[in-house]
Amino acid sequence: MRLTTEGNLLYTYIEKYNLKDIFDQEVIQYMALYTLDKGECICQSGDMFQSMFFLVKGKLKIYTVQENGKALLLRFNKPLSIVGDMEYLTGYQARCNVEAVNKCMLIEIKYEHLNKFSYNDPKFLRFLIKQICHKLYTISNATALNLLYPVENKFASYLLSTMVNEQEDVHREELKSSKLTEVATLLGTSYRHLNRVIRQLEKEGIISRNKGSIIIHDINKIEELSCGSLYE
Amino acid sequence: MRLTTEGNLLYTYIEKYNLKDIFDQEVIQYMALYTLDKGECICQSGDMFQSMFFLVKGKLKIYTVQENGKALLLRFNKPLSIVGDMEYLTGYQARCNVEAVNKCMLIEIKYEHLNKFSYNDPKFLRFLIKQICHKLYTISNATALNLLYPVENKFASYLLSTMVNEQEDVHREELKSSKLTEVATLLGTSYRHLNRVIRQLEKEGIISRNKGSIIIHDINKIEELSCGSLYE
DNA sequence: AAAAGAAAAGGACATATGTCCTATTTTGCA
DNA sequence: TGCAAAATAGGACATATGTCCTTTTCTTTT
Repeated sequence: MRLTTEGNLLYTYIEKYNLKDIFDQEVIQYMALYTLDKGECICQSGDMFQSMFFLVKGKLKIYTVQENGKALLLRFNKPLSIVGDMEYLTGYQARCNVEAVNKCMLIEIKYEHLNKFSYNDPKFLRFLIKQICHKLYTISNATALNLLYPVENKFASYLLSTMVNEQEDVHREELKSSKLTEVATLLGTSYRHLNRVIRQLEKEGIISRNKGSIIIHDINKIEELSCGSLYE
Repeated sequence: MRLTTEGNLLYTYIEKYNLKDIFDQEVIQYMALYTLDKGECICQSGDMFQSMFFLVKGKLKIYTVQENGKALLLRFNKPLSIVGDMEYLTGYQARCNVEAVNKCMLIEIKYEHLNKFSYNDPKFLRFLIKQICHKLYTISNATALNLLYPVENKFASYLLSTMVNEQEDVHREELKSSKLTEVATLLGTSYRHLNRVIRQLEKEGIISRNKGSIIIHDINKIEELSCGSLYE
């Protein structure tokens, strides 16, 4: 992760995401812009954060690695999302690995500066609450889905989450991923099994595969299979 | 759910849980104490909350009901925990059913009063963040565990979470439940299968059953099986 | 364009878990 | 105290999912 000072890029992002609505000028002056290359990590499970990061460009993969070596992709983050929000007020260690899926840009704010200028700022605190609630909301949904439905339903739900119009809403696309190996990991299953499930859906004429991309033929059936529970 | 006005019970609870550290007197005067009998519900999925509730006595069961009729117990709440925190600032609908496991007492604060007196109060907002973070932390942990490990490991983890000393920490006991049918639901499995897993552990001499209660003989083995990931 | 590496497809078989039953035991309530 | 309901225990069988392979197809790099 390297400091990026080129031009007014930092201020461009601050404007783009209205960070002035959340932070006073005294905090903004301490912000720094960092670039993270594909595959680089912000943190690993167990790390103690010293800073909060705002993702302003690129995509981050949030996953846990368990003691048995298995990984589980919890979600993808796209701008604007926060890394290190939960850890800020609780002092918890990082629980996940956070890795850049492609080239990312992040605005860093040191906890030390937040403590000085934003610790008592209601608009900042309310912003944090909303962000954390969104994470809680998403993961609660996904947990129930993951536990109670077979992969077929999860995959249908995943399809619905990722096939929506990209412009609509930042959150709508968080779980999107193109490679089926990655999708399998995300759904907590093996590639082998996901493949089996997809073949079955194909056999039933609901979807078809074309050079790695998936085409939905029967969106109603997919909606039915997703049981109204999406990853969103 | 019925209003309870007996004596100074409300003020006793306010003292007991140091609510004066979080709320100013002007909010406290609007608080009301409610009693919830066993089996009664505070809310169902889809409800819109008008109030925030602080559980000060008893145990609440938090579960979701999916469209296929299956239920999933997400957690148990014991004092002091909050219902309606997440919904307050986001305006989300309730996502879970919340039901009294035994007789409960709850302090109600209407959103309308929070809006007037606490909306800009940093100590209240920080308190909310910590509560919500704790929920997020717990459920993230449980999600990974649920998805990546077979029931044997989940059950071991569950045992460790519930067998600890009851006095130590409020959060430590949140997932406790005695009936195996309920445990099965909590773990997202069938009673039949849980039974099978328990018998296996019994056969290996790790635990034994005695009239519905379970005795751990080899705590080290249980800790090993739980893979360091607890429901806490 | 050729070579190397990643991703995809799917066979064979093992394991985890669910569903449906039927007894037996325990518990709560009249 | 006795009955009804709930909880426990477990057999039999079906389904969901995982592991290990091999082959084929697509991508990327040289």
